Amino acid sequence: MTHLLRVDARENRDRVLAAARELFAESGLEVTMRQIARRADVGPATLYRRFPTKRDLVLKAFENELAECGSIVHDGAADPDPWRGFCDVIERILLLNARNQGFTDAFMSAHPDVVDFEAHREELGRVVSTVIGRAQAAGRLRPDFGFDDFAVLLLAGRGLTAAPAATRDAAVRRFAAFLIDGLRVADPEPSTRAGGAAGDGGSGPRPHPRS
Amino acid sequence: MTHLLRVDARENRDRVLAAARELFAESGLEVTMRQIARRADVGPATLYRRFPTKRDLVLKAFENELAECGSIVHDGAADPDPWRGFCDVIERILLLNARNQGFTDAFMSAHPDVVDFEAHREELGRVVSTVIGRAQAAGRLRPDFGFDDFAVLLLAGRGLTAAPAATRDAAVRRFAAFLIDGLRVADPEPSTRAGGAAGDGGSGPRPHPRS
DNA sequence: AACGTAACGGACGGATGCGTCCACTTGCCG
DNA sequence: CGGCAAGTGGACGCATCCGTCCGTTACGTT
Repeated sequence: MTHLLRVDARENRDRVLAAARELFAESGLEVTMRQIARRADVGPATLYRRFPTKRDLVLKAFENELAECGSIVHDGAADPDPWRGFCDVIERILLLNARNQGFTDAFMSAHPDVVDFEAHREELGRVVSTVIGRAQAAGRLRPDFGFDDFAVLLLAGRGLTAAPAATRDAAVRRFAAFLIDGLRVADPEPSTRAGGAAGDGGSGPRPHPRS
Repeated sequence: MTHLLRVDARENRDRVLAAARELFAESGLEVTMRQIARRADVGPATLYRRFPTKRDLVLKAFENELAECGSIVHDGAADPDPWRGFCDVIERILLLNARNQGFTDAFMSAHPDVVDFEAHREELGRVVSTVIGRAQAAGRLRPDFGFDDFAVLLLAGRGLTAAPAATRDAAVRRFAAFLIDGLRVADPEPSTRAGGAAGDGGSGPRPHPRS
């Protein structure tokens, strides 16, 4: 297919993409084109001929991640157990975002001037909505959880890119597990077992009372 | 006190601080000194005389926020109801972080070259640990929740600064409520009421099983 | 009212990122 | 094996930010 490129050109192109993926994942979309070229051991002109704009480079570099996003939500929607499907989507999406700062930036449009995944966001959003609906219909996910809440979760996951890489995956999984625990339908046995003093700071409606 | 400044100087200094607070909150610590000077309608030299380095400006601009951080955790530690204290700390800290991108950057050392709140982080961390311990001793907070988990929560909260300002506070409060629900000790009635198919993706230990 | 000085803003030199142009190299095909 | 077009890296002009210097303004004092 892409044999239309001369072998040396193809090799350089691959090195550029590899360098871009590394740098985007580590440091987000802010890395300069020069930095990428340097890491790929290539001149700026080479980089710009293959990818005239940063947008082009970003799109190509995150092809895989976009595809995986699609797999994640479609797997979730196809899972025979709606609740498990929902949980897997949450955990896998959070992991994906936490591992790749650049992809999260791109997907969340942190740099709208560079690239905007609007179309993909919308497409995936639709599927996620069905995942949510299924889990709620099965009576496992709290009914007041909306798609907006899911978006907020993604934003939260974005912050996890800053966690130390060594322990990040474990931390993200714990975080996801905490959240999922809070998203289950409350056990049928409500209230009771109150603790100490009562009283609410009065800071607006809550999905669940604290006590 | 600060009557040592000429009145025009004092006025300019106040405008600079106001502009810095606005811009830091909106856009994080990356804003340039020039941008701040422009917003304050002041020349660069004026800005640099009052605050020779960006670090100086950041420290002064976030004095209030640091103090509020202190209040939050100390209030939490002093609350007669340990669980309510813990919940309030979570919610108030998340709100503070979500409202002020720059403060979160500074507190999390996102730009260590500019400023590092290491000392404050450590000091506040100690108090937070007691808040956690009290809530656990009262049997309300799951015992496997550690200080590291709290740090991860803060990182997550950082991502919420990107939420649309209009609905951000409400979104953060919902998010906090979900989390808190997941952090309560599990109700004494365990398992039962299983849903659909079983089976775990096998992605490591979890605080709680999903079903 | 006049003066001395604190305070001001514009302008400067240096550094860096940007995207493009160009003379040289090199893979490929006849 | 020789020629040409594709491919390359360095250099260029432009823009922005940086921190500092300096001539001018205007506050506060005598």
